[in-house]
Amino acid sequence: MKLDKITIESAKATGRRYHDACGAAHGLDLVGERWALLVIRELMFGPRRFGDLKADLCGLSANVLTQRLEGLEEAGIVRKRKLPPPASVQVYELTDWGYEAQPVFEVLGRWAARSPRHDPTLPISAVSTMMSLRTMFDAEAAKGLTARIGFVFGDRSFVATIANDDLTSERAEIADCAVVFEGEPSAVIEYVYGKRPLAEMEAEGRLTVTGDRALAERFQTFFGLPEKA
Amino acid sequence: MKLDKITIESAKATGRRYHDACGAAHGLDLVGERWALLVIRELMFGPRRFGDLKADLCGLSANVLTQRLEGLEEAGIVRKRKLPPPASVQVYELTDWGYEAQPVFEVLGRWAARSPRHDPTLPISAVSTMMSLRTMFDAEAAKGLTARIGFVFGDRSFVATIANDDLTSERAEIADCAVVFEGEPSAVIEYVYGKRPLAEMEAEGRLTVTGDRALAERFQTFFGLPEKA
DNA sequence: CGGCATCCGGGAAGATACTG
DNA sequence: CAGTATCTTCCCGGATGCCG
Repeated sequence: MKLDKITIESAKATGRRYHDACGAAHGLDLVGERWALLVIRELMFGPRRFGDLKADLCGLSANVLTQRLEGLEEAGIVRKRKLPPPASVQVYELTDWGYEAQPVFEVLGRWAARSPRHDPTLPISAVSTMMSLRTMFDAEAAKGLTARIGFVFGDRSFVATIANDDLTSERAEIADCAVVFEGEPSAVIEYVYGKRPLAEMEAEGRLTVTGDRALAERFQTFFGLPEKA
Repeated sequence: MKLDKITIESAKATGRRYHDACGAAHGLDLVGERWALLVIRELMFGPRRFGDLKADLCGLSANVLTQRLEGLEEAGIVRKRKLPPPASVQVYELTDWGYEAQPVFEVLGRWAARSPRHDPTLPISAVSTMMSLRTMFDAEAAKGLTARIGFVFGDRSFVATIANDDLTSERAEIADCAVVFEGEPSAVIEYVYGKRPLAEMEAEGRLTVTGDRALAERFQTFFGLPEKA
């Protein structure tokens, strides 16, 4: 009925951007809308389906997710792809440039972790958990160590590789891991950053550990939250 | 008529935050609101007055600036301070932790500069310009060089110091500088990134150079925008 | 003029329901 | 499961006006 399409188009054209040559300002033009950066976060470990994204981004409604994916695709950060048969399922994945946003999460996360208000006991997704390990890894504490460490969160698994005084991680099947942790993402967070005794968390049934127990016990010493500002 | 003040209060209490333990998500809780990060950017080189902030953040209205400053102050990022007499003027400045947000700008800026849509010809503030030099400095290109380089933008001046294969910069009076550039921030951007001949920009009256001319000519080789994704 | 409160219009975000 | 349609709420941005 109402032919307001013109105003909609013009609004999209001008699109509430910062008219600013500053790189950071343009970054906000790209990923500054609400939820946009967290959508990217959830894609940082590989392609995901619409429903998976929605499930892990608690509070994000379907229509907004649709808008963000459209916007990010238009910006060249996200790509829509159809998995080959027999899966034949639609997934969203980051472009190469999209994956290069990784340092943004590390730097922003490290800075924000010093916030007096930061509450590590809030819910956390599997991806965030793995990303947090990347961010907070203390090379000094694990100096010289080489090991693959597995994480099983329900039906998804990840492998962190410590080598050359560095930690890398990826979505992967558990294989050749010295230790495997299984449980909720929040349990790993609680163990690693809350410095809870491993036996205690196992007794509560929140975490299951298989493999090199000594390494599992040592694992939590490789990470530390920065002190509050 | 409608006494909806209660809902307003509760809205401020819950305040559209991501309920997420992820550091990056908390970062967005802190500085994810529109303009917040750019307000911080304008404070990265030292205290500023309300009107100065408003002037350099084109498109930001006074009421929103007030809201952002309040929010950032409450979050412990910004501090309100009264300059001692005879100035007796109110300024806003970053807390120590606020200044630690510097890497966020560098990383976000470096990433966003690769955006196909990034347009370096848009208007740019003095602070953004100096921050951009910090971000895009190529240590290899200036290897071994030691020099102080001055910038005069109207009534504000900055000094960049190149030493130990690193570039630092600060708001400061021009002193002991090998070269001084004077003009609009956009002129410096155009010279440095647009790789325009210095003589050409001087002829147009957009840039004035005093001091070591050879160094001034070489200066633009110390910086480069990354290639587009 | 600097700083802040208030009112208003438009548009983005959020919740829910609905469709293929 | 993967979105779309609709409605409401609230934030953003602009204008105005008050006060020191």
